[in-house]
Amino acid sequence: MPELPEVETLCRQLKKIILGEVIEDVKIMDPKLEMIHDVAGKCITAVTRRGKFLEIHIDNDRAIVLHLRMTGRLLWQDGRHDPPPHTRFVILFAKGSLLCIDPRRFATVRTDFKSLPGYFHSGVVIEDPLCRFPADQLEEIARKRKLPVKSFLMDQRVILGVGNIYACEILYEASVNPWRKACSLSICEWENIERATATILKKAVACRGTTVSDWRDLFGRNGEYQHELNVYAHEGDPCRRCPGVIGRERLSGRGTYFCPSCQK
DNA sequence: TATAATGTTAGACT
DNA sequence: AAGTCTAACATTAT
Repeated sequence: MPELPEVETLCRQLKKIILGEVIEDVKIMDPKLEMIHDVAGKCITAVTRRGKFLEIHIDNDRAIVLHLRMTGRLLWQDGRHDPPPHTRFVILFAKGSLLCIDPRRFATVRTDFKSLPGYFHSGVVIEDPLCRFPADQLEEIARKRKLPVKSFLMDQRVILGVGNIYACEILYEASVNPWRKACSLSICEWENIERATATILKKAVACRGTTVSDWRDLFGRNGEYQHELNVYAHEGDPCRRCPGVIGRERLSGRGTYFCPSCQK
């Protein structure tokens, strides 16, 4: 479910609530996730994000690091309530509880996060796409990659945090067809992609993410960026800038929305 | 009942 | 050897 803007939303909301608070206890309901060790009594020293990973720091060199994958959610509850269905673990504080809810059970958590799958990718090109970056860095790496540009953008060793929804939106904004080989784009096209990436991700953060089905923020509220989507979940709608119609096709297993007439 | 879902990876294939 | 593709993970909703 969550891509960079959704995880950033949780990060910002969580920071305001749990920074400086002490963990009273942790309850783990899913035996798959028994990877949180020795955190009771620890104080939260920072909450940060790296790509789609959320990092809850508990010591100078320790953190609870989680990845929500497809359907993971975090929910803050004041006081004590019954956990909703599919609650996988709960972190208890004096003033409330932080719940992780995940129907599909793909989410992963670790305190010894060096063993967390995907966490230490080597050779990440763009660490933080919320900041502007030189497009020629992308062009240089892409020059030797023959895979579709959409797969390239979603590769977590290239730009940290871009997933399926925002990759579709970025390529529409930049008027680039998702099936184009990464090595075939001009520097001008990479500049357009770079600009679209920063604009779209920043706006999506300001909107607290995109709710098309599962996504809810820390307080259970919908995001607002779904009202700004141009192509994702818009199959059959008229294109907003040409006479074309938005189509949906499968690209390496993922639903890919695009305008076949103006994305060249 | 069949299909698709906002992510990632191990292993197969080229 | 390195780059790319596919199935699998587990479950719900349409």
